[in-house]
Amino acid sequence: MKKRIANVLAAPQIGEQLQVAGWVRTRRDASGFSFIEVGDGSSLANIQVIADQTLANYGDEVKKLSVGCSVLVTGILQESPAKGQAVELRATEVQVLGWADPESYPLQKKQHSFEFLRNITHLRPRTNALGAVARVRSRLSYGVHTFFQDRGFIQVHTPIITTSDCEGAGEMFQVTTPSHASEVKVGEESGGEFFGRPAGLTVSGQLQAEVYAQALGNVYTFGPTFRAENSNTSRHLAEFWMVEPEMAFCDLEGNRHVAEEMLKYLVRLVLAECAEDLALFDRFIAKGLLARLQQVVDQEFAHITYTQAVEELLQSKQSFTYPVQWGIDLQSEHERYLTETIYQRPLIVTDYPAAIKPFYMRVSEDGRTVAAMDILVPGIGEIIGGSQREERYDVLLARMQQAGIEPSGYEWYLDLRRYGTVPHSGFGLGFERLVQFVTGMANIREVIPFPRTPGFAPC
RNA sequence: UCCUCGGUAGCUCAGCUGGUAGAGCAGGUGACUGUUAAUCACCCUGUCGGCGGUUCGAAUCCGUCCCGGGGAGCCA
Repeated sequence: MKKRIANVLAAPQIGEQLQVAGWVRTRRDASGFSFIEVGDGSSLANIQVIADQTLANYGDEVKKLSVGCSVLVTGILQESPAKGQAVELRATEVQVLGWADPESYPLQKKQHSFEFLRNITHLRPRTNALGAVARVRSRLSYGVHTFFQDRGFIQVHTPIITTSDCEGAGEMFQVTTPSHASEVKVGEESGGEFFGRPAGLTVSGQLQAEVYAQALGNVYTFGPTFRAENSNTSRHLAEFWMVEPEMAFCDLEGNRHVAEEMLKYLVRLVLAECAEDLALFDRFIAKGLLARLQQVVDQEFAHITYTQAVEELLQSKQSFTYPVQWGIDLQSEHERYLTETIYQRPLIVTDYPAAIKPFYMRVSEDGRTVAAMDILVPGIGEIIGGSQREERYDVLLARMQQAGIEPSGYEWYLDLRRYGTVPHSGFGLGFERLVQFVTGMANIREVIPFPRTPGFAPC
């Protein structure tokens, strides 16, 4: 019976005859037999196969197995007499499915730089670290759905191709066909476009999620998002995944609590279910990771307003490259100082100046701030950005005009305020930043299977 | 896009102020061994990122272009 290695190791049955299929991680020869470590991606741990010289293909094939070869092993599970593993598979048959020429196979039995691995995007999931990232990412993704589904949220598939720019969210990739290609920018009128008007890849599903929130109550969208920014950092991608809940009848306070609850839920989830992989990250990638994650689960997130943040930064007497003063947008150095030095835990900052935030955020009673929130975490900086949305038609229209946005392209959005408008809130979680936070991976290009950055999209 | 550091063997990197390229790992061969990134011995490996310049002589100095890392801006 063919089994996944994770299942075999989780509940070993001594004496069981079984089959495993996977890739050779290393081969060590002893006198009269060989040790072959086989991994199938189901877990970080591999299974040790004992291949005796009595196997029919021992000399011809088994002794020539090298890193990366694929094999189908049939054998009997037995207790291992040596340290390092509890059980091992004594092979009765080793079938080689695919060879991997050791002269040219790029992966070795050692740590490679992530920079090098990026150039072999198609082979890097076979490494311990990238395999672990993939498993954690998958578990987190599933967790996002269970978190919201368990709370009655309805998933909405917001469009990938859109004709409305979510203003302030960055540059859009243009979508067109060769015959329709033109110099026209998104938002301008055009006669011959495929969609009748210029279209682009979505930079956020928020505006469309708002549509469904104002019909179904609590909704969320979780999908790919695209930004045509020429930004080259360890925290940005041209294509990334975003989790965006949108909640009707919900103010900033409620929004904040859902966001904190969600982050804690997801961290708790991987601590419980990805322990083996997280232990690898804790040991080799980011020392102290497990303790840090446990703290996130145990502690209340700190919460201050933007105005308080500015005061704290001024009182810190710290010298910053960008001087602090009420009205400025908080810079990376400020955010990091707040969350890493002053609070040393996740920090929620709310009530930012209206002038530096997008038109859809709700203007507060003081008239100069909006009901916005950012969640900052140590090591990453901003991981969540959200707000209560402006539900008052007149105020929204005024804010659009102030921002220089032509309301005619947003009639559908304004309609939501004309007909049965309700207070509502939502936020966006950069999924890759969450994976970074949880795994401790320093570069965002390592936490998405196929990273897209300016000048880089190999397959 | 800006700042900064870098590009030398398949990988990781050394090569001081210019004198004609090296170590570990990987790979190959052999030995040894219930091994754990096994160990030991021997062997193989290079347009020193591209182009141009200075010089008797450039991996090394100068110019320029390309590519990458880190940081910044923007954001998630």
